[in-house]
Amino acid sequence: MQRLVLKPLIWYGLVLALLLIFMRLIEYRYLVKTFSVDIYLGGIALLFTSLGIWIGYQIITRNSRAGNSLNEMALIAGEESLLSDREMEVLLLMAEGLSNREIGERLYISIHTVKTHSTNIFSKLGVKRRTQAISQARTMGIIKAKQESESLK
Amino acid sequence: MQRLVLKPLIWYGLVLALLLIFMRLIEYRYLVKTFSVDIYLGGIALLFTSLGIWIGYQIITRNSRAGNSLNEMALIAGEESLLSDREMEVLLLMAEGLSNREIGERLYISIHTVKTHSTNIFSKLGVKRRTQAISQARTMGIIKAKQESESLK
DNA sequence: CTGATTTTGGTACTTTAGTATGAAGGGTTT
DNA sequence: AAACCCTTCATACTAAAGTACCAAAATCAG
Repeated sequence: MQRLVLKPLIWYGLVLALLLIFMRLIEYRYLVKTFSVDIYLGGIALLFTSLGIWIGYQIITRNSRAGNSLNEMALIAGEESLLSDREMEVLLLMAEGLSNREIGERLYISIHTVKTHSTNIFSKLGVKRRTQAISQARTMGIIKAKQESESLK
Repeated sequence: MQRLVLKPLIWYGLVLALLLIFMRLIEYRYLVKTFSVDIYLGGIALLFTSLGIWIGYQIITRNSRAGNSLNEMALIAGEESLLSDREMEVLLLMAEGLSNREIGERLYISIHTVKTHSTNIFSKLGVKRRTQAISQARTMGIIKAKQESESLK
């Protein structure tokens, strides 16, 4: 978890504080007098579950533009992700055997962009061809099994 | 184990018979009187170990030209091998990320031959690109882990 | 020996991949 | 605001991959 982000943390704190205030308002003005304790607890559970999901989503896709939604495992594990999000997508589609044109059609980007990503991938992996990139990514554990690629179909 | 081979079996029998005769000769004319029993047993062990190695090698590379030395698992498992020996070698080197030229240099064949093998591989696997061939071979279990490819290095 | 398959090699051609270089907008960090 | 990275797109070029078609020698089962 390098590159600590301050902004999101502030946002998380603010949202948490607002939620707590909201809970207090509900508690004292309406809920305890109107509904049962079960519903009150259920609401708390739901809200905080949603908050947790949202926080988790934010953590994972924190660097949505500058980071990696697909590298969540690496991020959670505390590793610095070598490839960016888009590069990971391109690499996985590469490993499925798609051509640059097909990758572009799949990701709604031009073939030129795919080539740019390819060149960057090769540079980062220290290889010169896409087949080498696939092999290298497998040995490095970037591409593990079939699940990752299946999830994109 | 389709395609029963008669010739090799006859050869195995002949070699076995010759070896037994040879053992008898050694046993009765020289060894027992001249050397200790240990050396005699050691010779037997060595010879039959060599025979076993040779037989194993022959079984594995039985279809060396018309078959698959690298498809031994599939053959032993009773499956009909889809790809030929050479095609398997080319496919594995492909999966390692080698170019056609590099594959040719590794196998001491011309790049034209590599291309011919490639086209045949793609045709047999029902794909159009080498990256697709690698992916397809993985899903089909033709390429399993890293051991197979490592053994070629 | 014959037929089938493998392996090897080639030419000519089209398609795809990859490189070099530039550019522009957006988001993050400091 | 400046520096940095990501993402997108583009052109022009070279290299590699792939296709179609052919051909010949070697191996092997029957």
